[in-house]
Amino acid sequence: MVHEPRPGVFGRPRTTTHDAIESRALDLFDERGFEQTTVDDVAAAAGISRRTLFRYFSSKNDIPWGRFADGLAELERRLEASPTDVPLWRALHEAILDFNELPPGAEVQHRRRMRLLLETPALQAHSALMYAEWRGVVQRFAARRYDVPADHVRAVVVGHAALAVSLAAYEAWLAQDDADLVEVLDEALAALREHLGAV
Amino acid sequence: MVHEPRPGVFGRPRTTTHDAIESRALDLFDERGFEQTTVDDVAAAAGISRRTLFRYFSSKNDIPWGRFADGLAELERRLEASPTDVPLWRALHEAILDFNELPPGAEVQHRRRMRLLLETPALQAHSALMYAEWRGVVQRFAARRYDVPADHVRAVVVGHAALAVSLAAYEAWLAQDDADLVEVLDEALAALREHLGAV
DNA sequence: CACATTAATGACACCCGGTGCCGGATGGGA
DNA sequence: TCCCATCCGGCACCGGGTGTCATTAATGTG
Repeated sequence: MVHEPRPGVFGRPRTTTHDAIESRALDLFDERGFEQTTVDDVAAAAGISRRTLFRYFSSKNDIPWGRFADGLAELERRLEASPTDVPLWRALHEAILDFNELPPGAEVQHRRRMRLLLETPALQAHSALMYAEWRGVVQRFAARRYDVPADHVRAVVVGHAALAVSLAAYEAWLAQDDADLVEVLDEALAALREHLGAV
Repeated sequence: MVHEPRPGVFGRPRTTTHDAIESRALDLFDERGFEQTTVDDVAAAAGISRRTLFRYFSSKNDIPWGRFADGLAELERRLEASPTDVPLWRALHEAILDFNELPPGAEVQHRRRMRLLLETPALQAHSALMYAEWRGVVQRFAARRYDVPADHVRAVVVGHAALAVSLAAYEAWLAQDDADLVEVLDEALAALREHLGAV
């Protein structure tokens, strides 16, 4: 979305980056909790002014979401490239598994972030807006495959259901320390199919 | 949740009610939009002080949700009384249909409210917290029927999926003026079952 | 080197949602 | 009449977020 380096040859150079701010912020959120950390605290820790922080992140709630928007674009590309000879639900599931794949060392960090996002009320609320964009991607994909308008119930419900599986899996993954995210995603989808009589 | 009359025989009598405030507020939200209406505006229109308004509603976002919490308790009772000889998904769907049944005259009002809730970003976000409680009810019901712990993936995914169907249905219902909510709910569930291969 | 240009920063004032606190208003009961 | 319970309004205050503007730090040009 926002391209970081942007070799802005002109003008005063940036004194910080999204990543630097995010990193300091997550440390503070971890130490004191999200609500107990003020934006001024984060700004001070990052060595910038409060006003500048809001030029990098449009709200305090946006900070923990990091590069989520970039991930969305990737999911969209991945879906466009998915095979057309397998059932929609399976193609979708494969893409979502890829989407949730993470580099080996990143698991601990990802757990911290997701725990924060899923267990902080203010962030749970804000997350709904992020999920809406995620659903939008899935929904448009389903609409193309079903050859219906993007706002047709059949497409909309697929978006919501895919999110349902992912969120259920994340909750289970967080609840159990040794759980594997991919396995839990598989399990959640299987449970849903069984629930609805698809066996 | 909060019982309105509560024959508070003692003390100064209340000068307003939840319903009165809500009614004035929804009018203003309709006229100027949610974001453009300040809490002071609502308080003034309701003839009370800002401070008092916050004693009736814990946040501006809570106002449009009205008696949702009461509805939850009813859903829970309805689920407990549901027959055990039909598949879980069908029992659940029937209960949800009942939950969304409304008195004949209330349709227009309900549409206004739901449009506000689903199309205002600030309220979309806040809604996630309400949905979480709704899912909790469904989830506990599924856990009992499946005889698994309440936080087991199988139960969690059922809660999320039921919400998925309801939300997809509401979106479609709002998008089409002459749509019938019950029909759309049926259609959304059928679409999801078909999507997942249950035919 | 002086100077325009560009882009980012920081400080300030301000708005709004929300909370803690307290004094005062309004009723019923002894 | 006095007491008590309950609700109300006002005020000060906090934290998130925005609009504005002067300032700073770089590049490019004469």
